Amino acid sequence: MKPLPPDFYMRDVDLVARDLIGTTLQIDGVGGVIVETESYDMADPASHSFAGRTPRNAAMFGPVGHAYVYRIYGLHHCLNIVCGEPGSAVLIRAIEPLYGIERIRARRGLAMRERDLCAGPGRLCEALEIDLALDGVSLSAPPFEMAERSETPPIVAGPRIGITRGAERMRRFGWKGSPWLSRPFPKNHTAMQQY
DNA sequence: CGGATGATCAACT
DNA sequence: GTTGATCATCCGC
Repeated sequence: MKPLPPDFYMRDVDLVARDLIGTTLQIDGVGGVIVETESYDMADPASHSFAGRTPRNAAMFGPVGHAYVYRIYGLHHCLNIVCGEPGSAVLIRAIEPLYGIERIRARRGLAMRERDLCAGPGRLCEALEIDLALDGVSLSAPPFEMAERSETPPIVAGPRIGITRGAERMRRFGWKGSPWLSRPFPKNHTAMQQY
């Protein structure tokens, strides 16, 4: 698998979020293909960076291509990848688990349904053992590894999930028809043709 | 099936 | 003191 070029994230955050669908994310050999993302930036009321730089969101204003990891609801973690525009990042919401399934199962539960192992930002972080220790860490070097697509997926866009303030902008992206999504996309989604 | 609920904490006001 | 870019479980259809 070919590693993602360093300038991959140095673009408009919506484009990066779209183009991350189909790429492979691994940590210490555990991971799979990204099938769902969301984009955030400073102009977005739903974004942690909306009110400017703070101790928590500092990574969103740090090096491009590094991780922004935060704790949510006191129980879970969420993984973002920082993009070119300061205060912008892509939330990784779901992957198709392909590598290190045994370790994923050990962390997520032996009886966990296959499709629920990494379907959601919190579940994904538990499966890949991502926590605050990885906040600010580069995605382009161990323990992380990002790889290019092996095929061009059909991509859909829709409104984001779980936000209270943000408008219903189409900033959630997913692999059309994938069984590994955290939730299906609305019926009247916008089909995105590309390439 | 779908909706409601409690868990639990770092950051923010 | 309040608030989540969530999840697993419980309850009623």
